[in-house]
Amino acid sequence: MNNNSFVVLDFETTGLSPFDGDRAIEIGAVLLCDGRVVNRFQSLMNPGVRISSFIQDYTGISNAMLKKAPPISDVMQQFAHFMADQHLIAHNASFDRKFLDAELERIHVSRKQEFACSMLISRRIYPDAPNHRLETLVNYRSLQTNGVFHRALADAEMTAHLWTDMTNSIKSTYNFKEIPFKLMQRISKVPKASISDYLTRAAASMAKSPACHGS
DNA sequence: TGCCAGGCCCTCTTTAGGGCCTT
Repeated sequence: MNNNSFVVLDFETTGLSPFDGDRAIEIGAVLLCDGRVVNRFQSLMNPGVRISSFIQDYTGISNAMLKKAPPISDVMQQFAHFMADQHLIAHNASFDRKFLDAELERIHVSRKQEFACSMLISRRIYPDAPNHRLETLVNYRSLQTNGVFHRALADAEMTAHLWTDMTNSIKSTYNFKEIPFKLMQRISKVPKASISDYLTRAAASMAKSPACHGS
C-alpha cells in the first residue's frame, strides 16, 4: 500500500440508509497519488427499483438512465478491483462507508482498508467556513470544479481536491513535510478546541522521529 | 422541500436535545 495514494469515492443512492432498503445508483471514485488524480472510476448502477422524483431532481439521474445501467453487483465487482487495498476517503464518510459495506456484502466481498472523512477534518482545519457541505468548501477554498454537484465522479473529484488542499494547509501551517493517512484519521477525532495544540505537538514529534508514525 | 437513518459534535450536557452532513 502506497502511503501517498488513496481512493476517494462517492455514492449516489436511492435514499439515506441501506438498512432501510436503499441502494446505490451511481459510484464515482478517483485514485489520488501524491496529490494528483491519476485514475478514475464511474458507473451508474441499476437498483432494480424506481427512484423517487426527489432523487431524480437532486442528482439529475433518471429512471430511464438507470434502466440501461449495469447491475449493481457487476459494478461493485469492478470497483472492488479498482479500490484494491487503497486507503479510502469520502466526504461524510459514515454515509459512503455504510453503502459501500452493504453493497460489498451482497457480493460477498469484505472491505479491509480504513476510511477517513474529509468533512470531519474540514470542521477542524477550516472552522470559519460558512458550513462544511462539499459544495460550500469547494467555493470557500476556490477549488477546481466543473460546476457539477451531486454526481458521483464530480463529487469524488472535488473531495480529492479538498483533501489535497487540507493536507497542504496543514503542512504549511504546522511545518509538516508529509501528512500520513493515520494522522489525518486522528485529526478527525481530536476535539476541535485542541486541534492546534495537537498538530503543533505532532509536527514536533514527527520532526524528531518521522519513521515512527506509520502510514 | 422535508422526511426517513446514523454518526459526529456542541452545549444552556453527561439521567439530553438538537444541528450538521450524506442521498
